[in-house]
Amino acid sequence: MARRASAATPVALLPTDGDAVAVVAKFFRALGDPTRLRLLEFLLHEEHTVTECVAHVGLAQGRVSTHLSCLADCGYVQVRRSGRHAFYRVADPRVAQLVLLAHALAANNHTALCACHRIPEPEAADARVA
Amino acid sequence: MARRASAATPVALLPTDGDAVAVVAKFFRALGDPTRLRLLEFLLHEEHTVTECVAHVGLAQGRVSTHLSCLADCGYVQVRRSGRHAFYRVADPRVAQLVLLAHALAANNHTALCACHRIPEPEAADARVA
DNA sequence: TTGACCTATCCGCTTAGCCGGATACTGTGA
DNA sequence: TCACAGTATCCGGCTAAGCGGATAGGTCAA
Repeated sequence: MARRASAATPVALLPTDGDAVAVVAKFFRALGDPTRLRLLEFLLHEEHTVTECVAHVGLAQGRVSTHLSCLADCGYVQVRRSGRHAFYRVADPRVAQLVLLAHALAANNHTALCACHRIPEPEAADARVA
Repeated sequence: MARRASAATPVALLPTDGDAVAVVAKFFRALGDPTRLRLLEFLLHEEHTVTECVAHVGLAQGRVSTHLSCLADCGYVQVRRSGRHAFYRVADPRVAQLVLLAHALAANNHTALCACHRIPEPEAADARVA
């Protein structure tokens, strides 16, 4: 390890290199779910209640609540509680930057079929017998 | 599935917002696996063969090869073939930018426990009976 | 030509993690 | 106080996706 030492990363506050990879992977995974990503983008511009988020993504309320809690745990969004309402919004402007960057990269490779049908390769003929 | 029909779009800017979310989520998911992220960071600085990557991550050769193919499909890395060797490396400088940004955000929330133990809540004491 | 090496793909197996529905908890208004 | 709205958590079920091992295909050296 320790090859990162000379990388001149301005950011390097990472405790242990190996650990950081695991943590960052979890961060990416949090955005790897379409529902959570949709919620995050919904909360980029302004704060919304859980109910509003439920209406936006069209899933069960409990599920949406859990997704929002997950995003909050990861530090992507912030919660503000007022009465029986919970208002979620994106806390850090770098989140928007991250999402925009990913959009740009994804747009470039949109034709390239993108992700991981290589990994499981389930379809191709889909003889789903059910 | 069948929304692949939009593949004829100029690709530059997000075709449909809903579709873009799914694509971007897949992109994030590709980086959401610790093994792939470790490989990607390994390939940020210089190109490496599959065998070198296998040594780096310590997993089965076939698995590593598949992960690399996945990263290549997603456009994160580029392949250069020479003889019986395949050299992988990061193609787009924005990839490094994306990873650095995520590291910075993850470092900030590193203490916040991060990802999704809210979602499945598996561990806590690891009473894996095997 | 033959054998060793490198890489890619296929095959079950196993786990992570998303989903809906039910339910508990809390705060507000009547 | 009661009824209800808003939110969070729990539960069983199901699919996605990672893993190792086996194997196939192609390339170089002797």
